[in-house]
Amino acid sequence: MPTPHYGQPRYRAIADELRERIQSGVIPPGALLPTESTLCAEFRASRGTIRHALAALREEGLAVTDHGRGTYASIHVWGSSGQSRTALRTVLADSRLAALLGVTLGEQVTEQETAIEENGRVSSVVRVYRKPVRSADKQSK
Amino acid sequence: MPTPHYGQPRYRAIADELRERIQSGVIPPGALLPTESTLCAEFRASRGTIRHALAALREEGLAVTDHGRGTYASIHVWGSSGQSRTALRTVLADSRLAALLGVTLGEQVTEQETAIEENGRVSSVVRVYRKPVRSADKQSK
DNA sequence: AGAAATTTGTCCGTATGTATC
DNA sequence: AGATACATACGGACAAATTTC
Repeated sequence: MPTPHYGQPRYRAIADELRERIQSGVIPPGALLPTESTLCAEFRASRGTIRHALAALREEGLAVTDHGRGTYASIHVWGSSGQSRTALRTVLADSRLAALLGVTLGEQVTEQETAIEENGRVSSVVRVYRKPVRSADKQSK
Repeated sequence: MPTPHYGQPRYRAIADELRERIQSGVIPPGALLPTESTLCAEFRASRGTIRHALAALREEGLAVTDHGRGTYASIHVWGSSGQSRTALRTVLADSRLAALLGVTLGEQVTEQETAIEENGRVSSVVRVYRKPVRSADKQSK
């Protein structure tokens, strides 16, 4: 059923949600957002509406889209003159990371740490762990 | 010429046709479906529409797609409460397999064996042979 | 081993028709 | 009537995985 728009339009609500994910680090800087069709499924919205939301994020500078590749979260600077420091390093997986990421204990994983600043003070630190890419993963390849 | 959708959408009609071919055995389990562009030509539909149809089949579990390779017809489980066990192993190609698969005699091929159960009894066994794909399979997601 | 061709994945822009505020 | 949104469909382009030469 076509969803009417009470108050706020859908595309704006979706943009708000995605903005929140980017700024909170749920979608870390440099990471790919879900594909358009995935977002269609998640938000149960049509492609036009999704694209409308993504366009809004691009205008804000929060996202960059590469033709044929996808939409990335950009490294965004929060606050007025707020700087965000991000560090990328390799750490050894603890037991929890190992279980969640599906690696063995002590295996190397990449840690991307982002310090989020608001009003000149670091309000939060986000650490994102992933299996190392570009070298040797791909589970079944 | 954007085709309006009076009545049934085209992607669904195409999915119906392909489903019929898989379930009837015209496209046997494990075989590759025609490529997307071939299907475009056959149904005179755009690639997006073809992919829409294929996505529907994937959701039904009737097809599995590999990036850069193609879309396979899955082992179909007949019956409503049919259970199936599948085993994957590597065997040596006999002369018939060699000729059909285009490998040399005695070359390794993967054999996917599925035992289809109905009412607690194995009603049939399906064996699917393919050229090895590099290692084990994957098909998560 | 490397280049080219295939094939799928994703995005772009546009278009038509329908439905609901 | 206009804005919003949905579902569908087209054709084109670039990206990435696989296969072939």
